[in-house]
Order: sequence, then structure tokens, then C-alpha cells
Amino acid sequence: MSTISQLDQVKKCSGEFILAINDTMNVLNGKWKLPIIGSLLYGKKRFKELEREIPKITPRMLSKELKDLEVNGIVTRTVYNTSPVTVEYELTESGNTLNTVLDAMIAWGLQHRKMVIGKKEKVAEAVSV
Amino acid sequence: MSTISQLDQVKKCSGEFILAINDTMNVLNGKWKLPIIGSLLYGKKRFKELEREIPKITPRMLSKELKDLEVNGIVTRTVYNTSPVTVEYELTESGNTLNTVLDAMIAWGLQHRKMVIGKKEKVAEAVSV
DNA sequence: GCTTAAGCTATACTAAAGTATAGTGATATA
DNA sequence: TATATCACTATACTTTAGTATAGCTTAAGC
Repeated sequence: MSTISQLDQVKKCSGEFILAINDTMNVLNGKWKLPIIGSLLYGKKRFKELEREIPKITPRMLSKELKDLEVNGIVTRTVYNTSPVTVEYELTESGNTLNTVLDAMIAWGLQHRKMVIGKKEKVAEAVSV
Repeated sequence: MSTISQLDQVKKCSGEFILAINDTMNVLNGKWKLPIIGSLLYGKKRFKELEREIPKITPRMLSKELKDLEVNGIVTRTVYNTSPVTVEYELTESGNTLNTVLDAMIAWGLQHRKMVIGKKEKVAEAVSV
């Protein structure tokens, strides 16, 4: 039985569950969080590396989103006192475990695509008969 | 091994994976999709029932989001020719399987909260020593 | 001494998302 | 006859998200 479908039995927990979902959504929110997290899943990166790897992102957005992710405990920011400074961004443990969510999304997304295409084919068949 | 971490071995699939994640995100996008889906997980509902169950939603947004969900194959809309018309909204199979994603989000969200609180406690300890 | 690079920030703007408020047509109820 | 309900739609507005462009400091390379 899924966590969600247990809600009927455990109504008093639903607030906590909704909070947890909102937390997750907030972390992934916006146009650039997923590309950034996706890029960092392959290992720590410097600011300019991320800027180069993520097409069309502006430094303003990269900076803003990285700050957001840092505040939310998803990435760490490490400054080395070279000059000019070197700054490295890395996923925290929480950040790394986000792949469980991404995996669920991949699985659902792929399955959904198949279903939608299947439906369209059925409609096409029905029409062509 | 997770789907994501297989990306290194199966680079050519990454485009498909990213598409799947985007599909999922688009389905859940915005302020009202999750409350609506959450409400429909308990069974089919009429327009006014949803409006009453989801605090602060306006009919404009409810209508807009339901249309969106319908176009994306997440809900079905059934009109009965009573008068005035009765309209029922119900999750499709794809819509129902979304709970796998929500469960992953709940699990991650709860775990993340624990971790963040844990970190704060460690910092507090370190400071108080 | 000029250009390039890193790692950003500032200002001004546009576009997208969401809100507020009112109103529609058919019908049932008081 | 007046009011209420259902399932919305229309118009105008505000708020938030994202873009465009320029600039900062320190230092290395030519």
C-alpha cells in the first residue's frame, strides 16, 4: 500500500505529508533548479562550469538559484582563498538523495508517455475502422 | 542502482529521461495542481465539491487547472445532461499512478526535514560547547 | 597596458502566474 | 417573484519569475 493511500487510515498525518510534498516541490521549483541539481549529480562543479554546462542560464539566475539551494540544504558552497577566488558547489547528502524523487519522476513520465500514445493509437484505430 | 546514476553508462538515454522529468514537473506545476490531484485521489468529485475542498481557490483557477490536467491526460471530465449540468472529474490511470511520485516526495521531504534539523542541532551543540 | 578569466552583483525590464470581482443561463426552492 | 445553486467565463489587475545588459575586483597571459 502506498503512503498516500494510507491517508484514509492516518488522517492526522496528512498535514505532515503535505508539508513534506511542499518542501520537495519548493526545492525543485523554477526553471533552473533541476538542471543545476542534475549537473551536480555528476560531481562538484565551479560556478563557471555550471554556467557553461547549463545552456542559456544567466549568471544572475545561477547565482540566485544556487543561493536558494544552499539555504535549503541541497548544496554546499566552498570558497578557496586563491585569487581570484575559487568556489565549488556540491550536493549535500539530502541533495544526493533527491535522485529517488527524480527516479520516480522518470518512471512515471516514461509510463505516462506510453499511456498517452496508447490512448491516441486506440482513438486512431476507432476512427479508422 | 538508481535510474539517474545509470546515466553515466547510458548517456544516450539522458535526453529521454530529462523529457520524462519535465513531463512530470509540468503535470505538477503551479500552486493548485497538487491540491486538486490530492483531492481526486480520494475519488471523483464535482466542480463545486473541489472548490469547497480546496481552500482559497477561485473558480477561474480551478477551471483553468482542471482543463490543463485534462489535456495532459491526468483527469477525465464527464458531463451528465441533467439541468443544470452535472460535471464529474476523475483521475485517469496515469493520474492515479502519480501517487508513486508523491510517495517519493513525501519520503524525501520527511527525511530532508530530519536531516536539516539534525544539522541545526549539531551546530547548536558545537556552539554551546 | 590591453584583454581575458573567475565569480559574481545591480538595475531595469518583460512575461508568466495568480487574484479579485462580477456576471452568465438554466432550474429548483421559498 | 426573489433567491440560490451549478459550472463556469470575462475582464482587469497585482505579484512573482525570469531576462537583458552592464559592471565590479583580482590576477594571469600576451
